[in-house]
Amino acid sequence: MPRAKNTYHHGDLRAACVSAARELLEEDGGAALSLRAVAKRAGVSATAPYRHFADRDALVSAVAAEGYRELAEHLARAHPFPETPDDLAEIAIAYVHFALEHPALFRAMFAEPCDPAHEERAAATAAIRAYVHGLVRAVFPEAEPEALSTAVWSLVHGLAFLHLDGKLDATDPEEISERIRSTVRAMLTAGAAVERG
Amino acid sequence: MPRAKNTYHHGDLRAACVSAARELLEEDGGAALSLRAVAKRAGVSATAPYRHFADRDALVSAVAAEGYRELAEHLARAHPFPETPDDLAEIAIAYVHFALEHPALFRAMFAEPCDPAHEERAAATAAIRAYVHGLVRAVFPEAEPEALSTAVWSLVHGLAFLHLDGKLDATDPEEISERIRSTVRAMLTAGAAVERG
DNA sequence: TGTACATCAGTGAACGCGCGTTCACTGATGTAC
DNA sequence: TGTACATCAGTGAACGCGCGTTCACTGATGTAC
Repeated sequence: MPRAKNTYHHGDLRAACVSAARELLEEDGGAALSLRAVAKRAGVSATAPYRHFADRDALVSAVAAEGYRELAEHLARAHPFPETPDDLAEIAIAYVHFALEHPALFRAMFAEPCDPAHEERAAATAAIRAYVHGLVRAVFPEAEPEALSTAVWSLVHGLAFLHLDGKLDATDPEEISERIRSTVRAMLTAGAAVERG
Repeated sequence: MPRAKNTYHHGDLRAACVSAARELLEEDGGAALSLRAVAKRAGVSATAPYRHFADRDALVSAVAAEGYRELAEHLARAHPFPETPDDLAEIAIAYVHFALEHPALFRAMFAEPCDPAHEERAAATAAIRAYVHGLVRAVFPEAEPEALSTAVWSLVHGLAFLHLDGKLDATDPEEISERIRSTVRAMLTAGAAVERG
């Protein structure tokens, strides 16, 4: 059971560190995570986190893992049973908006060099992969799911980062949504056009 | 005209800084650029670069701009006159391989928060955009080029980053090439399938 | 129930590091006369 | 052609910063008897 807050022993410093890290990432979209800042935010000495994380990387991986779980929930919430390309576009919009609303977290999830052996993190990314797979199967039942999953994830991920990094204008959310819809539409139309010859 | 190397005045320290930065990025794929390291590599005091760059950001932008130019050349070399989706796939392969061969440069080009007002950099990214536009027009003459350019760039960019960040296996270059070909194919086939209903 | 003790999760000082940036400076260069 | 001088591009010391990590430590907790 959780203990009182003012004790010498924190109770659940591990979780407190992760959520302190999340707060810091939300507050400063451009900052890198530092163990010291996290400890400070958690109200604890600079070295206390070492009782719970082997090193900085371990903390970042834990935060990233939580980010993946949140992303998965966010996507599922956008459309519970996607069946059409339009449904897929809505999920793409959710993906990009997640990136733009949590830029520092999103960067930590993807751009931070990380320990691929970190179990929690690996499990969380595997879940994302499986989610995309299922999505593709539902929307394109005839397609080769492996290749098309990669295609869909790449398209959406590319959209996210090009907006995040200022290569596509990310000022107006509604404009972004519309751009994503027309992007998905354009891609599929192009495929159809190729088939016609 | 270029001066001798051992003079007090360097001759072209600006260019030397940019290429020192490039060297550092090539050597350590995971390191962030620092002005001090660049100065050291250029064989000059830590503060000398301030004669040529307002601050760290300005240096990074200059390096990024050079990166964009190199990327553009690299793509053009991959296929001078692309006309078919297969040609496009070859250019996609070139894009991803460029990212994987120059990971730190690629990150500096895209992931570094940057000054959008930096002229040289803005011009270089505009050139990339125009290149993709022309490419799309050549391969899909009937398509709406704006939306399809975004789609193509996003797809390719997503592939690059997912490989770079370890979400797609980037061990074997040949395997990567094949994955990209089948990804492009899968995307277009899916579009055709949707059209058939 | 009370006490001795092992374990655990904190503390705080200290390490050495590289960073961006400022400042007053000086040596080299080029130009006007 | 020779000299005085302004300009320019370097130097090197110094600033204050936050960082990851180590270490010996101590206060709190829980357990065995």
